[in-house]
Amino acid sequence: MEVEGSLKRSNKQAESFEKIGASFQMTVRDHVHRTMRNAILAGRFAAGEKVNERNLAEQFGVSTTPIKEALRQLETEGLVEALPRRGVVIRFDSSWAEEMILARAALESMIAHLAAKRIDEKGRAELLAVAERMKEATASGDADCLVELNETFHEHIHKSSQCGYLAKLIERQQFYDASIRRVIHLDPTERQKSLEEHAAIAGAIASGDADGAERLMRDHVVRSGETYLGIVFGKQEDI
Amino acid sequence: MEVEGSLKRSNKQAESFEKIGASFQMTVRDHVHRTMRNAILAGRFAAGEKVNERNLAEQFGVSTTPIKEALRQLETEGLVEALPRRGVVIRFDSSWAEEMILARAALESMIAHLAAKRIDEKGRAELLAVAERMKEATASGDADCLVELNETFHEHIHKSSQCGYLAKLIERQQFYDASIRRVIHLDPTERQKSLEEHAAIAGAIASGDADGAERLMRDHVVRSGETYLGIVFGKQEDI
DNA sequence: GTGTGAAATCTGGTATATCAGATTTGATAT
DNA sequence: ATATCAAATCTGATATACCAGATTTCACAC
Repeated sequence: MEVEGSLKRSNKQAESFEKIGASFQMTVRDHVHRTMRNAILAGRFAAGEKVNERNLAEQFGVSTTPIKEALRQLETEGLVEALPRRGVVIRFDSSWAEEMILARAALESMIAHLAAKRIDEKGRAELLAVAERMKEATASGDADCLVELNETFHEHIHKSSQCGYLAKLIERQQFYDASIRRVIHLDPTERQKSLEEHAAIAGAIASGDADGAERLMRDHVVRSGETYLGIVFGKQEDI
Repeated sequence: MEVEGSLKRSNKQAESFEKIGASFQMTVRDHVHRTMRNAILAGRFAAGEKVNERNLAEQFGVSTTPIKEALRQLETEGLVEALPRRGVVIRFDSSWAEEMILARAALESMIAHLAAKRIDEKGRAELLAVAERMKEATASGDADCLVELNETFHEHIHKSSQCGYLAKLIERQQFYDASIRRVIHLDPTERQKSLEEHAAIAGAIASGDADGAERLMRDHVVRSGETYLGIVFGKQEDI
């Protein structure tokens, strides 16, 4: 048992530089985890392919210990499956990606619903401000800016929902990275569509329309997800 | 690259006993993971409490290696948080539990929606049969049987949805164990309520009413989840 | 040629050792 | 008494060693 935010500080510059390194410094296992995750999601492993711990350790130039830990994380994320005493195999293909999109849609719509119920004045103003900036970025066609604003937009909704667990869970359902997101934001049609959806979502949340926000968010995630699927896997499917 | 289900078998009794042990045999890390998970969900650790790898290893009478792996799994599940180079702390309290219920509601309703769209004749018949058996078990008041049927019911829906990733994800959002489930099924009022909801869900899915199934499932998970919350944390909250 | 089974090999699971960052302690100066 | 800083200590992160289950190899019997 221990208190979380023990406030006894004798250092002078306590407030200014509060324990920065803590969450930024990288450990080998996190590097391996991140790298492997990206590789799997980028399709650089075949579904069903076996991965060998010693090989990976050699490739990364590290021991098997951090490899094992990274594999446990990937296993819990559902990207690989561990067969006891027989190793781990890759579990990712287009249908898995589809389901990740559906999971994200379900969770983001739930969190949007809660955000609409729980948002306060400050959050409302900020969210609408982000939506406004998106409008400008869309007009000017700044793809990089849009990618960043997109993240900010969803982060604001997560914060407004006051949900920690759900927000964390949603993070794990993302299978396309910034570079892919950038590509899609280069298409004017998609940009416009995305803008309209974001505006509608922001409006619904700001006005406290929980059910509307939920529905709009779900449709937005599914639709944009399908667009990504089409790019990443080169096919278009309806769900 | 390797083929998944290589069919070359020369052994005679191939079909009869297909690799039973594989997924049943327990490794130390899984035992630790399961035990720790149950302990955390049962509230046997305070939120924010630090856990020490060496202590755990000693308590379990094992080395730190499987402990580390189990902690990585718990971390990915969101039940503990790893502070790089500073250890892991417990992340579970009633609000975390609430969010787990909401996550499950979001995911189960999504999967119910898909099940309604994708279920076939065989699945339809089986699902309705399970619902029928629940009716009988409810009448006879067999709590153990109800707990089991409850699981079977949801499993059938998962199977009908043809979703693998979503089904796995849902499993991780369960924070009450069989013993607690049993307690709740002893209450006649809850039993009746639960029966009605299950029947309605089965009906909606069987008749292909995707939106209805989705809504009914969501409400069912949230409502029954709140009942569990009340038991486990001794309070009743609306969401 | 085919099925059998034991030996060799591979590979994941576990234990132990070592390293380094983080925390605590305590002596010292103000 | 309090702030400072370095030594001692703690503990997570990594590396290495070893064991046992799983797979493969291959000689042998039918």
